Amino acid sequence: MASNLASALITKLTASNILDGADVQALQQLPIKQRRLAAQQIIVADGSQPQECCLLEEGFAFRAKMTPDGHRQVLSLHIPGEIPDLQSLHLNVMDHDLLTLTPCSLGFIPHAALRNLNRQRPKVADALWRETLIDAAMFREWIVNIGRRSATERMAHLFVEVHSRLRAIGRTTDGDFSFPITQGDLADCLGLSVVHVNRVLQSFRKQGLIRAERSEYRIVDHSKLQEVAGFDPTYLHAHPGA
Amino acid sequence: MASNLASALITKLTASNILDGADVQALQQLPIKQRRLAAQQIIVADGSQPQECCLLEEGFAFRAKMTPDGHRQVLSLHIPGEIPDLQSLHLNVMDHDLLTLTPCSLGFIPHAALRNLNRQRPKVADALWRETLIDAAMFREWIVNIGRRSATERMAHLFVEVHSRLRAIGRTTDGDFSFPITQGDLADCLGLSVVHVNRVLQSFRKQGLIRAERSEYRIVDHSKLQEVAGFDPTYLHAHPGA
DNA sequence: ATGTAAACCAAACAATTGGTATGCCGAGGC
DNA sequence: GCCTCGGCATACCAATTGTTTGGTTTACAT
Repeated sequence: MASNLASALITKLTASNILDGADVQALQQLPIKQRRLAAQQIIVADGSQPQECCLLEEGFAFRAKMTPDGHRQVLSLHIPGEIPDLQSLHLNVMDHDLLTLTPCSLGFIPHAALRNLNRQRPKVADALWRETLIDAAMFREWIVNIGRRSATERMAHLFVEVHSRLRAIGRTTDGDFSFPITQGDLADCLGLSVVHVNRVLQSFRKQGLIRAERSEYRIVDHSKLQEVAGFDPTYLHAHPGA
Repeated sequence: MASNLASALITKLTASNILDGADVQALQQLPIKQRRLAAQQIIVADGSQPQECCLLEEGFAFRAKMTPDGHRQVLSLHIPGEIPDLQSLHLNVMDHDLLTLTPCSLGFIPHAALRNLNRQRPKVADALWRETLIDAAMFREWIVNIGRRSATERMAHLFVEVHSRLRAIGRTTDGDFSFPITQGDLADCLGLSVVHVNRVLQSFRKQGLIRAERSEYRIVDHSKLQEVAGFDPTYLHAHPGA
């Protein structure tokens, strides 16, 4: 079981980093404890001081932060292969929550093991550092999305981003992918109200851009959606060199 | 001259990281080229592939990103002691611009020197990694600010954050600090229009929260502003341990 | 089968925020 | 000295988005 978990991580890291055999071997020997969680459960809570990092093997997760007056803002969405709280390795206190969006299979890796690995295998350390930097790049785009795009553009951008990331890990079938999220959670992603999310979704459907049954969304007209979004994938830093 | 530059960096890193004498010494020996730039100049351009990192010695800088339709969103503000493009060490292509806000004195450190340093002094590497993680934490708060706070709250939050960060490096005198920024740039920080920024500023002045002459802002009623902002400094991760 | 809760949909209305136009003032160039 | 330009202020109007409310469907438990 731990080997499945490790391989998700290795796939992820080798996709956008250059690692050698010894690096991969070291990754395979990481002690990973598996745990399953239902949807909408807290994985790591704001204010806590985690001693391990969480590897997402299966399912969707997200990070979110509450304002003092009780509003929620989603900060990022996470898909299989990612380590959504890698920052806790060097930032002792969580400044936000990490939650499951759907039922998830998770792997937990002790900080001590990761720190040791980083000392032994500098290239792995660099790869992990790089992952946190890509994380930050995605935050930057998220800022632009909320700050300077209209509700329509915002939503289009979110769909295109998720599709693009899922495709990179082979979880799409042609233009189609499944993305199970509630309209309320979408609103918290986009800094909008639920009603307005609904409005925009209706208009997308009328224009034949997406299909949606219950909380499963599918892109129909991908190129059009991409155009609406003004999507430029540079910020995903999908490719290692150059 | 280079020693002044290095000391700004050392002050910054030792403030929130535990480094020993050899680490500090290694930092002091970094080759740093100084350069001065006028206000509103591009330091590192979107799309470029920098071979050095930029240390801000004096002045204000900011990072910004354009949307395809020409709108600008500011992603972060930077104050002396910070390395605003440290991410370029592992992310080869810039996904945004780095610019001077005011006239700046900058130090440039070759990537090669930093990479070498990271291999020799793992604790320095961790400290630098940590800086990029704090960066990301600030992006997260920026997202919350734009996504879930009203224009008034947003602006209050920005002022309180900048004040708090300037105080940490000893650049405030009691409640007072100077923050030279144009209303247009403020708008790009907050995801608002210039007119609305002006409205909010007027109301802040009427309420005696801030003073502003030309593009120099000063906080008058700090505690009130902090309350309006709903400010919680956790995300700044100002303290090393725990 | 029935009840309940959550998600979704829809309409009317309200509020915040954006756009455009205009005038003023101070800084700097000639 | 004068001109131009950028930044600031203000007014008016428009548009986007939020709020409130209520109704419908779906899922699931009893």
